[in-house]
Amino acid sequence: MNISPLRQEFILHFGEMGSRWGINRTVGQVYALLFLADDPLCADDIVAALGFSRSNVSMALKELQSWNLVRLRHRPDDRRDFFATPDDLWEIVRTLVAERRKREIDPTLTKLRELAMTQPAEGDLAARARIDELRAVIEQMTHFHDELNRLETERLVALLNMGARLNRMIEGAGRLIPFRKAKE
Amino acid sequence: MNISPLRQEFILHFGEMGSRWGINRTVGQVYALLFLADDPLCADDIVAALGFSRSNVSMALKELQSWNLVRLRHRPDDRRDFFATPDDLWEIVRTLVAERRKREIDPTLTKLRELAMTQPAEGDLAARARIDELRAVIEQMTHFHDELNRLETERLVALLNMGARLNRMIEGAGRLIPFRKAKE
DNA sequence: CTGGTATTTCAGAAATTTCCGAAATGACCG
DNA sequence: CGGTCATTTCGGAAATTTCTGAAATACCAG
Repeated sequence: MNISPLRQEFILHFGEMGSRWGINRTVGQVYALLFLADDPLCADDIVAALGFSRSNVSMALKELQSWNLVRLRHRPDDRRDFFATPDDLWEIVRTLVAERRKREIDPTLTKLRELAMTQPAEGDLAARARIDELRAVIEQMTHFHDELNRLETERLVALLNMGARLNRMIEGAGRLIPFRKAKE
Repeated sequence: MNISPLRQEFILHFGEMGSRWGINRTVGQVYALLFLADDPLCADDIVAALGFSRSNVSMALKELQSWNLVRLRHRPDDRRDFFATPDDLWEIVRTLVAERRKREIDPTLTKLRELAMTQPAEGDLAARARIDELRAVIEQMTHFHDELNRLETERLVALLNMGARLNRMIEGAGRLIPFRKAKE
């Protein structure tokens, strides 16, 4: 135990939000604790801080590792595992988006491509067209995400900061190279 | 029952993905059914098609309405409610993003702003700075999302299609108006 | 009002997820 | 080898979520 009120409130909030983010309370709280920690923590630090069982913390850490949200650290002459979150918030954002895409989008894209391979039955022509349309939209977004991922963080932030200029910029680009049609 | 294999597979997939998307199997399947349906369906059509209980379907429809993912339709001389998904996929994407932001981001942003108002204790200076940094990053992204939302769909699609030109374009804009620093 | 139909609410059953303590595993050291 | 420490696995308890059938509500037509 022994956590300041500021940290306490932050950690409890992350625990509550956990279910909306597709993780559970324990995982959310462990992540929040690590996120604010001044130094890497070991499993028992987390047990002491949050009061979960040792095994629950172990599971939570495994889950966070599967999300690539925590980094493993070691100290000399100490064989315990210590955990920390990346310092760079943009790296965290990239990871979150990438992992959510992997879990929430990619399987569906695979399925849609699979369905697009089959010969549609008589009454399925409209449904099939709708599936194809959905596949095209998702592909368009994932390709854009790939593009964004290729940008250095400085450029990414520049894009985010573009605000109202964005509109004019697209217009400008559109003049140079005509818009493609929406349905690829 | 009586659903073609194509629809069947699509619907079952949406049911399975439901839990990853923060909805349940019933809601996922009902949405998938409506998404592919050639015409609006009433609750009993859905019961007949998917075999869920009437009350479960009622709950699922209520949930989908709370997400703004379905539209209510009526037929003359028929007081039953019929449901359909919007034809425009980009409208669906906008709705999904907006609703997820409302549920997953906005409450946290509110909490972070709240925490940013308090006076940090002695040992909380670093934690407080980290919270502020997180708030700033989220605000940057939500402002960008607001900007994207303001774009007509044609422009939005043009941006998504920009591909590798994106990088050069940011560079170009950067020359005209210098990059802002990442930490606002 | 009465009867018929559409929809929602609700209590509890069923299923799933979360969580713990105990036992097992593994890694290191003398 | 044993012994110690860190971590993981596992069975089942506890909590939560999902789902159903029955009852309640709402709405309309006559």
